[in-house]
Amino acid sequence: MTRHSNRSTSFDVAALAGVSQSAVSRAFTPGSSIAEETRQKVYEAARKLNYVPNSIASSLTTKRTNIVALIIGNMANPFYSHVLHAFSQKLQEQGRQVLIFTVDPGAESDEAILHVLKYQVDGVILTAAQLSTRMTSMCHDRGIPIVLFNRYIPGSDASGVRCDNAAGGRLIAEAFLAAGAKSFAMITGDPKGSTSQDRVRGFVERLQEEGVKRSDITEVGGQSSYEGAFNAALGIFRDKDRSRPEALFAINDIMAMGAIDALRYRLGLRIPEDLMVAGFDDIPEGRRAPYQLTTVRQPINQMIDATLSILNLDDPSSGIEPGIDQPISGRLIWRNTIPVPAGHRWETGKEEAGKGDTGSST
Amino acid sequence: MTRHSNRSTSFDVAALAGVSQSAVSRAFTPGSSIAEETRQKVYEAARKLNYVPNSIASSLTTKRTNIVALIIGNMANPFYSHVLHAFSQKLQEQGRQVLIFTVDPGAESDEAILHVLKYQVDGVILTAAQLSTRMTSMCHDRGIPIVLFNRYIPGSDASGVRCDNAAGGRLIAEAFLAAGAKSFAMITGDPKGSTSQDRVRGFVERLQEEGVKRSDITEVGGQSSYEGAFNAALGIFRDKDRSRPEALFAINDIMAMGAIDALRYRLGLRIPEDLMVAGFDDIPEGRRAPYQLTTVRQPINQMIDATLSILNLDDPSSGIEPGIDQPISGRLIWRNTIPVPAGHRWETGKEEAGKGDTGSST
DNA sequence: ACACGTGATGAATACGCATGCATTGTTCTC
DNA sequence: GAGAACAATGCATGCGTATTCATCACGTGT
Repeated sequence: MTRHSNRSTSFDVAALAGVSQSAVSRAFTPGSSIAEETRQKVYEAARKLNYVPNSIASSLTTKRTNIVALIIGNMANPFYSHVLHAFSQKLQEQGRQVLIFTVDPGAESDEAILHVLKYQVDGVILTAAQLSTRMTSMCHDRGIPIVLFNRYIPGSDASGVRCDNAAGGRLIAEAFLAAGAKSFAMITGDPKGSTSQDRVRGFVERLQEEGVKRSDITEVGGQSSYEGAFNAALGIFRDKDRSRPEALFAINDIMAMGAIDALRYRLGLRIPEDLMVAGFDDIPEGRRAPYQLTTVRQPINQMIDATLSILNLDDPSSGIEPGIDQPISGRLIWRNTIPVPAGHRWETGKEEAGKGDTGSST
Repeated sequence: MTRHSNRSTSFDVAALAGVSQSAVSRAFTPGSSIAEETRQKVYEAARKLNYVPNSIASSLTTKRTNIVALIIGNMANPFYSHVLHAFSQKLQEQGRQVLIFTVDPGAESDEAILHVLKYQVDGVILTAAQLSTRMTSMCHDRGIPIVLFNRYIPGSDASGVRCDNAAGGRLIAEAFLAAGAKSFAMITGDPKGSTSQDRVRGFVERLQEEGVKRSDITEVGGQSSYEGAFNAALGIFRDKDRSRPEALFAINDIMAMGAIDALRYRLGLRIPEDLMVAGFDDIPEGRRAPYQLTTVRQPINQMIDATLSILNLDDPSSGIEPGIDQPISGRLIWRNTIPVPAGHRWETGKEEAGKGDTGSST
C-alpha cells in the first residue's frame, strides 16, 4: 500500500451520511447549529470511513492552529525539561499541542523564530535562549503573542514571566551570611542571559551591603551545565595558593550538583562542613539524597500559569499587551548544603511537592 | 493593535514585486523554474512586507506538513528527554519540527493518536507508551508511517526500533555471575511494556541457565521512576528476615539511581561492597561521580538513525513497510557498581561520549 | 388563522499556496 | 537563418474546511 491512499474528507462523509459538507463541518464544531440526529448520522459515517477532521485545513479559515511553539535553549538542564513537560500537559488539556524548537545553548533564536512564523502558531514561548528585538516585533506585527519564560529582553516590548532572580540571589547571600560565611565564590551561567546576570547581581549586591568587596568574590563561568560547573569548581578550589572560599553559589541547581560532585569526589571536601553550597531553581533532582540542596524555589506552576494567561490563546481578537514584566518571588528552601543557623526557624520545604518526578513506563 | 492584523500573503508580495503569485511561490520553492533576477525582486518585496510563507497553507496542496509527532510516555526518565532532544535536533536539520504529545505513564496513547491524525503529520514516533493495534492500522490506512522507539507491539504490523533488551538483560546477569553473585533481585518497570519484560526475561533466563531458581529472584515494581525504585529498594532490603540479595538489577538507570540512593542513604549499604547494582540505558546522569553505574548502553544514535530511516520521510510515495523489528545490540559498560572480576579485561567505556550532557544558557 | 421568530440546512465562497498547462521569449543546433 | 528545445512566466484550479447567506420547516403567541 502506498501513502496518502485513502484519507477521506468531509465530502466523503457527507455523501455517506446523506447530508451536506457543511453539516459534517458543523457536526465536529462544538456550539454550531445542528440537530442531534444529524450529528449522529455524521458520526456514524465518519466512523465507518475512519474520518478525522483535518485541522490543518481548518486552520486555514479559522486562523488558529492550536499549536504553540516552545523554543528551548538548554534541554540539558532538567529544569527546562520539566518546564517543557508542564507546558505540554497544560496545553494538551486545552486541546493544544506544543511544537518544539531546540536551539543551541547560547545561540540566537532568530532563525528558529522564522520557522515558527511559517507554522502560523497561535503563540510562542521562549525559554533559555536569546532573541533579537527585531524578531519580537515581527511576531507582534503578525499578531502572534510571544512570552519569554524566565527571561527578559531589556528594551524590548515583549512580555516576560520570570522569577525575581535578583531577589533570589539576595536570599542566597542572606543565607550564607546567616551561616557565617566570610568568603564567597560564584559559578555563573550564560553571560548573555538575564537570568544568570540577575541572580549574580542580587547576590553580589547583598554581600556588598555587608561590606564584602566585589573583588573578593570569585566568579567562574559554568556554562549552565553539570559538566561546566564540575570543571569550574575544580578550577576554583584546586588552586591551593588562594585561600579557599567558604561559600559557593551556583547560579542553578544542575550546576550546583556538578560542583558538589567535583568538590566531594575529586577534592574530598565535605559539604557543608568544609564548604557551603547553594543552587537556584529547586529541581527535583536537587532534592535527592546525595545532594539535599539548599536553593531558591522557582514557583514554576505559578510561572506557567502566568505565561499562559499572558499568551491569552483563547481570545485571538484581543490586543497584545505591551511588555509586561512582573517578577514572581522565589522562596529559599533550606536543606543540607548550608548549615542552618542556630536560633533561626526556617521553612525546610521537604514535604511539599512542587512538581513530582514520577513516571512509570520505561 | 489587534491580532491577525497584517499578515501579508503571496499575493501582496506579488503585487509589490510586480510579478504573479506563482512567481512568489516559486521563489520560495527550491528547484523550481524561476529567473534569479525575479527571485531577488520577490525576496526584496517579501522583506519589505515581512512576508513569511505560510507552510500550513502550502501543506494543503503538498500534503506534507514537515511535522513529526513524538508521543512520549515518560518524560520523567531522563533517557527520554535525551531522546526527545536528539530527535528534535536531527529533524530540525532536515527542516522538520517535532510536535509533542505527552501521555500519562502507562496509559494508552490511542487518544493521542487521534489528535496526531488531525494534524496530518508526516510521521509518528512513539516511545515509552502503549498503543492498540487498531490505532497503528489507522495510521497505516492514512499512509502515515509510525515507528515504535524502544518498544514493540506483539502481533502488530507496526515497525519498531529497539535495543536488544533481552540480550542486554543477559549481559547484566552475566556480569553479576562473573562477579560471584549468588542471590538476586530486580526492580522492574512498566509491567505492560515490552522493554521491561524483555530485560527481565533475558536476565532471568541467563540466571536459570546457571541453575538459579526463578523463585529465588526477588522482583519488585519500581514504576520506572526514581522515586518508585527508591521505595522498591527499601521494600526489598529493609526486610531483615529475608537474607539480603547480593545483586540488584534495576531495569533502567534512573531506577538504579533511585535504588542506590535508598540503599546508601537510608540503609547505609555500600556499593558494590555490600551489594552490586546494575542499570540499563547508560544515561549521562548514571555516569556521574556519585553513581558510576555499571549498565548496558543503548546505542541511542544508531537507534535514532534507524528510526528516521524507517520513517523514510523524504519519500512519501514509497510504500510503508510491514513491521520491521530488528533489535540493535547494546553493550555492557563496566563502571563501579559491580566489582570487576579479576583476570577479566572488560571495556570500561568511560571516555567515549555517547551523547554528552552539556549546555550553557540557563 | 396569521405573522413572526427560531433552529436546521445546503450552496457558495474564501482561506494561502502549489502546480499543471499554455504562452512567450530566448538560446542552441545544423 | 530556420526550427526546435528550453527556461521563465502567468492563469486557473485544487487542496479540505469554516462560515456567510438564503431558504425552509416549525412552532408560538395573539
